[in-house]
Amino acid sequence: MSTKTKILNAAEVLFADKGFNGTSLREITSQAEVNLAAVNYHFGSKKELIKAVMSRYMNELSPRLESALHAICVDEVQPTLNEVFSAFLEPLLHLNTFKDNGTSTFLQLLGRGFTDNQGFLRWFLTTQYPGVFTNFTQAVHKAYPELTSEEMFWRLHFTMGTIVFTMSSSDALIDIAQNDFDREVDIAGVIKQVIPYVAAGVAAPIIR
Amino acid sequence: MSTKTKILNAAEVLFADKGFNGTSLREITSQAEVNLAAVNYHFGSKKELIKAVMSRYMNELSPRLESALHAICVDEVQPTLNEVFSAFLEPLLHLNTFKDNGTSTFLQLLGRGFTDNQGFLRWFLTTQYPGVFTNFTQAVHKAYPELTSEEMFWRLHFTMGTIVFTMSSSDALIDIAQNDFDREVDIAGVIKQVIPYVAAGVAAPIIR
DNA sequence: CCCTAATTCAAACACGCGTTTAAAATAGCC
DNA sequence: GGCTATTTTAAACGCGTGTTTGAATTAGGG
Repeated sequence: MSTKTKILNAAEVLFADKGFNGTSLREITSQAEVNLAAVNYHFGSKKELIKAVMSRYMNELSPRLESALHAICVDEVQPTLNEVFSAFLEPLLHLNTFKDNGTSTFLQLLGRGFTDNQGFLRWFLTTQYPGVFTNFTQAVHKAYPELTSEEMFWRLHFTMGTIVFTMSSSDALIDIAQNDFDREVDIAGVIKQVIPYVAAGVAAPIIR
Repeated sequence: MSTKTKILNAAEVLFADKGFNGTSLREITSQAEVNLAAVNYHFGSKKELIKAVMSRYMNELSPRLESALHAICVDEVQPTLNEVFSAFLEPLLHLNTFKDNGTSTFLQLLGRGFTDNQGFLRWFLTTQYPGVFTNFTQAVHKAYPELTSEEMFWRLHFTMGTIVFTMSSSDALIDIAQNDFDREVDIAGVIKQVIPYVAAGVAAPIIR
């Protein structure tokens, strides 16, 4: 395995677990068993490494996600919000075949990206992968055309918050749930629980 | 104003804005116009300062919140979930009379507390203020008794995520919303938008 | 007023951080 | 095999961090 790949693999796990600011290059390089200077040699800086970690996942996810959402948009029948959010399921779970725990790791990274670093990753993602956002917005609009764009703006951010926050602490939550309720819980189970929740939230009656 | 209070006032604003890890004691003390060593003299350590900042808000909030939720629990009629979540409104907005921008600051701090520091603040809050959680859980159970405790566990964490994530980036979101939709938005408006969302999410039909 | 306790202050400490350097090792091509 | 370009390595750099120190200053009660 190349040094670059070893660094990316070690970095994504540590970033997901402890955040971008909370993870040092020394932790990453010693976990990856490469020299400290290798990060700056191969990636230029820590910030560029963060982008590279996210891009590796986004490049795998975004085509599948865009096409799933696009399919809903061009379909003749009106979709339900449950169907719109369920469109995320296959692309997200596909990350598990791409990497062990890929789905969980990616969602945790996404959560970190929105809270760490005063949100520079939010900018990076929205500018580098705008297709995901526009297709998603269109699909939601098709499912629930009465929502004004402002109401949709807030509800989509509420939804993002639900997903991203839950996933950034999903390991701890899954641990608690397994102890308290004495049964196996995995990331796919959590996603399946969250879909009806966010779908109902977005579908909530409008108060004007 | 006492040195302790000057430190607390400066710290809460910086913590809310840049996170606990992202704020240095030197920033805090220069903002508060006190000596650097004053933090360790008055609070012992940075970690204790963080706890003190959170406690000042929680001591103001938790009695009002507990009694509002308790009132719902002892009332004879079954509450709606909207009523349960609306019980948060008055106690939260009361923080605005307690301090300028108190509501917004507190909710941002809460958001930081769950994502920074591998969640030691989550432990601090749940152990120091358990009454809020138990009363809340009881009120939700009364409004929606069909939910099993496991389903409730997840939906309450989804709700927490919605609130906490939205509020921890509420300043940025409010800026975007004001530009895009050309109208004034404040924290109370966001809270009123989020209540029907989370109420509908928790009330979502159960998939078994 | 004076003495003691509480507080403030400037300075330094030890440490971890991201980054840079320049030499050593390795790889790949002619 | 020899030469060049790429990669790896150990060491150091400069900086910012939380914390500690001990002296200077300020309050406050007898």
